[in-house]
Amino acid sequence: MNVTIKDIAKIANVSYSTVSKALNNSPLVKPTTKEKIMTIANELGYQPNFAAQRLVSNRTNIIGLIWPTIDRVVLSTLVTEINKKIEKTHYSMILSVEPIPKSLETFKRFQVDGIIYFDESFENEIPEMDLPLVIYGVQDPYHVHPVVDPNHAKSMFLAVNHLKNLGHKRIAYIGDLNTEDPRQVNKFNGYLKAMNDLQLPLNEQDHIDTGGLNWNHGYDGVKKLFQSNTLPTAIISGSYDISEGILRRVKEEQMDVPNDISIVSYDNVPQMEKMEVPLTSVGVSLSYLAKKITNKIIEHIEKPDSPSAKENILLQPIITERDSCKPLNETTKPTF
Amino acid sequence: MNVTIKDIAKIANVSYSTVSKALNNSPLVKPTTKEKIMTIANELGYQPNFAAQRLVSNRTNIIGLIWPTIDRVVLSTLVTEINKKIEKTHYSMILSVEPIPKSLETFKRFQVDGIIYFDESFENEIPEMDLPLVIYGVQDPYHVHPVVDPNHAKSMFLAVNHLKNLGHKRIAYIGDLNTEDPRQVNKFNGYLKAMNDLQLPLNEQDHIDTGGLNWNHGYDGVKKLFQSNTLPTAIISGSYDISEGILRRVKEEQMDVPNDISIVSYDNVPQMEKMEVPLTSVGVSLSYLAKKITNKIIEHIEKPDSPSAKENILLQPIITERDSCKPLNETTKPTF
DNA sequence: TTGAAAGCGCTACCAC
DNA sequence: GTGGTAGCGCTTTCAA
Repeated sequence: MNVTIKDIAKIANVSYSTVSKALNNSPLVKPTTKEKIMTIANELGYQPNFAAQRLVSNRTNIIGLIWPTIDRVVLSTLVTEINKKIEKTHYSMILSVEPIPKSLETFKRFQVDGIIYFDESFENEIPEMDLPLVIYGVQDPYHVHPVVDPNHAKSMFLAVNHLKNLGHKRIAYIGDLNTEDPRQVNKFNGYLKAMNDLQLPLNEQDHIDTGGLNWNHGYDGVKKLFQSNTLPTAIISGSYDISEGILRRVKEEQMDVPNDISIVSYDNVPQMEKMEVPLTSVGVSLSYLAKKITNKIIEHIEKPDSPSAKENILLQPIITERDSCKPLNETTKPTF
Repeated sequence: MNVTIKDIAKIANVSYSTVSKALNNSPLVKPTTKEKIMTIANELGYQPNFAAQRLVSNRTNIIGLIWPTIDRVVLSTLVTEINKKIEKTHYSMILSVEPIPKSLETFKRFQVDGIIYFDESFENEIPEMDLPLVIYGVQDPYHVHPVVDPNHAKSMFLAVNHLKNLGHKRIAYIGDLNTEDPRQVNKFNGYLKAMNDLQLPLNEQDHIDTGGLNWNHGYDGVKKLFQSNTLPTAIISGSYDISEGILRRVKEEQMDVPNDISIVSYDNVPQMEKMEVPLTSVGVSLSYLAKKITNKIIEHIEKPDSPSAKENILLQPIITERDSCKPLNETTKPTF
């Protein structure tokens, strides 16, 4: 049988309610008794009964995260990062890999205190609920839950601006231009707007629709791009995986990054460092993103009536410079 | 406030213990009352309080799965599959993305009934515990917990045998020959043994160590393989991701699958169907594997004293034929 | 500063 | 068949 507070009480020769208080670090208990109780609890290897705590407090201290169906490096890294942040609080995190409605049901059953949901499309509008819920995705007037938005447009501005400062003018975009996914739409529109705002030329043939987000889509994207007679001097890539393919294909085309062509990738993840050519990337730092998401859901749980609890958050992306960009000088011309 | 059995009891005009029995489908309740109670419960949207159930029954009906840190399509598909199986029982599944010791701790806190652990290396030997635990990995005398083993050697035999029956003699192996990972070792040794048993010639230069399990490792593996003067007529690939790279590179070498070269891949996953060339693959069917793992852990939980509960299971892999293999006839010679 | 006791929602046992 | 009730382990008043 497991150790309970009653066992501890018996040994410490106090009532079990005192033990409970001591264990919860209540100021109502004399420091000496508190210490005595703590010691005994440790010796006995006491572990509080979670179910009992939940039953009486009506709170679980669990945050549920609905795991996106798609497996992509960036997301799994983000989940790990969020988990780290949550561990630092008094909450725990559990994952559900079921589809949204099922996940919601499971989490209700578990009586989680709050839910984090990675929104990957407009398809699954989540109805208003009694449970605090935070969406990681794109802001949208239809969402009834607060959204943490990575601000794709701003990221793209940073990317374009960085390249412009290096002297680049023809900057291509390779990404999934599929209009179903608001994140992809935002990235591309952000790129277009930045190019426009910064008065850079827009060329139809420099906008490559990969039709997907995997490495092979990036690979094929470069092929398509390189069919032009003249080449851009820089590429902005829509995602980590796409960049993998871009890098691979560019190399096969006997071109060097960054000497022949500069690349900035979306998805500011540490993995960029380990690529064949460490890529300069834009996006919200994963750690910052994880922190914001975590704070948001906890605020939502603990201060549901605070006005800011329901506000959306538009994050501040940053650019992380690595080895994939080079100033454009007149002597460096792309080869064919 | 949530609906409790007391609320239902009041409306149904019975005692709340009767309600409890009815809700648990006890034969001790008259069908008519049972039905009445059920109806009321539904109308009120009654949801049993999980914590209370757990508290009194001392069981959680939760199975914890320690999610491997590495993100690979096959594993995430397997997790999804296991989840499906578990959903069909009265258990639920939660995932932990923390490192082993932390995960174990979390799961103990949750008082899960059992744990599934994906073993990816020999590094983390799990100590004997009070909790039922099942390992998915390679059998090994050091494991103190039952293991579900996909039987890599048998898979490789199926692959080699299939190719032999099609007339192939020179069959290359591209995979991670890293000796740290018992699964990779088993695959390669299985291949060697099968080649030997089936009296096929073994060529050093046909054994490609990719040094990793990602697509690019397969890609580079083919490059290395094709440096030989003469080429094999078939390739066995060590994993799904490796196959992606193999396919890509083979195509770039202007060779056609299966006309110029046949491929059999390890990892019998549905995704093989959707590849550029649907790959014939060997391995345990994911659904079967998921079922076995699920059954094993549940058996372990519910009949801990049954002699079979602690037995390892060596699974039966199968070959799934798709479009990547062709009989070898004398006129078809690999090009250079 | 400590203890007694109520009660969270439920299951299981025993009595009727 | 049904109802009464103890008790799972804990937190939280309230009283001492």
